[in-house]
Amino acid sequence: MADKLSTDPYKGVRDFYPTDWARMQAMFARLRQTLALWGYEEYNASPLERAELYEAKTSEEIVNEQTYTFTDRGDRRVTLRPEMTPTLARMIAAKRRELPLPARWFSIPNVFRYERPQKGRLREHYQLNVDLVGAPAGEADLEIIMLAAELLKAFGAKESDFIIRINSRILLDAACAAAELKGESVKRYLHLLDKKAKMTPEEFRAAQSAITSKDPLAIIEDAGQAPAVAAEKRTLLDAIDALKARGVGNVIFDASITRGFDYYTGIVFEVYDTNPANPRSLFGGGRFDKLVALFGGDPIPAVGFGMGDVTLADFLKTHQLPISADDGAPQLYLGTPSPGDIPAAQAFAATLRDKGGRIFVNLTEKSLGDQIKDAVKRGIPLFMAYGKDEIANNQARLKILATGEEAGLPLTELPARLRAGS
RNA sequence: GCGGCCUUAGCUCAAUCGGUAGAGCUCUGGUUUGUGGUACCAGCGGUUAUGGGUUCGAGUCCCAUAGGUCGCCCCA
Repeated sequence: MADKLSTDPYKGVRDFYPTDWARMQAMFARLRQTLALWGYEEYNASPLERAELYEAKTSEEIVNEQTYTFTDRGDRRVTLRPEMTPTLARMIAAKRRELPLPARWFSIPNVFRYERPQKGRLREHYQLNVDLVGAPAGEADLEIIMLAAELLKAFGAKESDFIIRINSRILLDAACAAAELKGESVKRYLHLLDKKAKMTPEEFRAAQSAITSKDPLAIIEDAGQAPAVAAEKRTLLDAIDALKARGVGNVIFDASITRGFDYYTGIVFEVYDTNPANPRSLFGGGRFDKLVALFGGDPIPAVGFGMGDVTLADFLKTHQLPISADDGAPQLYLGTPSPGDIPAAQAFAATLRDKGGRIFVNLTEKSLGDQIKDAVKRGIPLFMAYGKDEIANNQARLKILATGEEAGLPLTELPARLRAGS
């Protein structure tokens, strides 16, 4: 006899029992609801992708060390998607001639990364991806950032609960150029900026001087001397003013926001939790105008963001924002006084289901008392016994378990009562 | 990939210096066989994560492995 099989899920991934999944779906439902109001359509794709999709344009670390990549039986190299954006770019590129652009698309895919699990990061998580494809920088950027803020507000978050930090890759590039940084040095400098928040000012200055004798951040700060930098900075500050004018007040310019992926080409932003106990990045995104062109043809500009389910759930919990939605759980527990009543109860349940009632029918030989206990444990709000007496008299007792209150009513009235939610 | 801490019943946790593995909750049954929740009673439930080592004796000390968790690296 072999060892017993483990009931643990695979390292770094989660099981979703019905109550867990109901909570996830409730959270997703709120996102979908808001996105639908903004005219965004949901798409999806397989988690399996050709490995080469990620070898061109993400960051090397992710491709080489943090993906699940294997060779299939047909010698194809396959990767479990570590992010959705390349898939989106591929899908857009494939139908570029027929899709009506701009396209407002979103998806809530599970994505995979092979790395050590830790706080807020697992090997599989669900990530809302929202993208506006086919519109250039400007209004599209503003819409995406407004929508990002709106999604959090839809859960009841206030502007004081989070802050949106905005930067621009063009601005950074201009500043690096003004500081006479080129090629690899630019990459190294952007990487350093990304870590700035975790360093002391002294550490940062020391690391910066190892890359450049000039100070790109100072050039951005005092943009007068570099016209290209000044123009980009003006554009970004105008965007921030526009967002404020449209009701997004918690947005600031932050020259140290870079985002990890190489494919960003314009505005980049990151949303931070303002809770002092948990001041971390919640999610972010930016503009990627050259990604779709990797599949051939003219570039199609795009902007979007990704939001992980774990960090979102943490945010909601931190700020005590409830997730509530109809989880589709049964409304009525149909009890059977004796096992012989089950066939008739099933038939009766079928008539209630036709009217939209969510009915749970007892299948056990337990006493009615135990069936009521069972209903309470399952969280089903209503209980009704259905047996010979009820059928003979066309009369049932509908019990509200929370209060113990009972109401007698003819069986034929039940569908109406269920619809009324009482 | 590197480091800290952790792993005892289904769950949350006890177990003194290394000396007989326990409790609460859950679950099952009963008091209570056509109507629950409270209360009381009883029961089920363990190779102390796994594999080695030290010891007369290991849940306890040591090593390794796995998993969890937190940080680093990196980042969605």
